[in-house]
Amino acid sequence: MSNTNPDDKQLAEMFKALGNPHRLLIFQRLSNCCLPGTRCDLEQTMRFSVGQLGEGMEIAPSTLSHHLKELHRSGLIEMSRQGKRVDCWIDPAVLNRLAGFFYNPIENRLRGDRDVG
Amino acid sequence: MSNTNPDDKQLAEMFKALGNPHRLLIFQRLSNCCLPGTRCDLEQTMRFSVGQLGEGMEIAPSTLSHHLKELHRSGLIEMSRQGKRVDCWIDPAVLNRLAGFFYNPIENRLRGDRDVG
DNA sequence: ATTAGTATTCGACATATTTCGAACTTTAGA
DNA sequence: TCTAAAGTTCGAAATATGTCGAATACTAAT
Repeated sequence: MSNTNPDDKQLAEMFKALGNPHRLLIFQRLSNCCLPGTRCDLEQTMRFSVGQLGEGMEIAPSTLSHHLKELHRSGLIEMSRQGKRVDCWIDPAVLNRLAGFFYNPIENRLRGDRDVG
Repeated sequence: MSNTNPDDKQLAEMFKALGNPHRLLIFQRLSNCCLPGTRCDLEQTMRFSVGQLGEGMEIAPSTLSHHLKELHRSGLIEMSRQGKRVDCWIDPAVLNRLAGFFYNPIENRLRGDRDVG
């Protein structure tokens, strides 16, 4: 498109990445701490290895790898080899950026009144 | 997938809808008020007709219609015929829900310290 | 009733996405 | 060095998506 700046382009890429149920689940695993069964450490972002992220999802390793690549390419997650494994995590700035997209400060006075489940 | 609840399913649908640059632009037009050239009314959500939303985007009417249908099916926008036109708008609750998804209250103490562009 | 404006539906086509298995790479340990 | 563990890359197949034009539907005005 002509009227799409690079910023919006990346945003669309991120949303596209989150638009797949498998990838959304992966993203949630990385962003939600303090859930049953997980340890929550406020001093550190949540890190999971590729293998851990795929647990319970019945997809082939190659498919999992593909999805993580998409998440990374869109800018949603970071990855780095740690010995035999590859660790994944979310840069908190990404969460802020995305939350900010939906949080319209102008409309907020109105929206504050209505509760949302 | 087995471990995807209906809530997450709809969330994924919404993100998928926003993952297309044309649809993202439409969504932004509906969610951003107080931009140059627009009137901002805090007492009312922004409404645009289908035709207005398509202005400047070089896509066929049928394509525009298709995109709006996707946005509506995913739950992102509301639509209602108003005479000859069809008006579109965003339920503010939707914005809250989506912002809330990225806004992890537990991690917020941390994230609050780092500024994000 | 006809017409013009606004938007949707349908069918078709090109492209993109999801997924897998097989083969490969990288690392740690025996 | 050989092996096992953990991921990735590649190629192929099935499915989904984005796009258009032509035909259709709905509304307001003549």
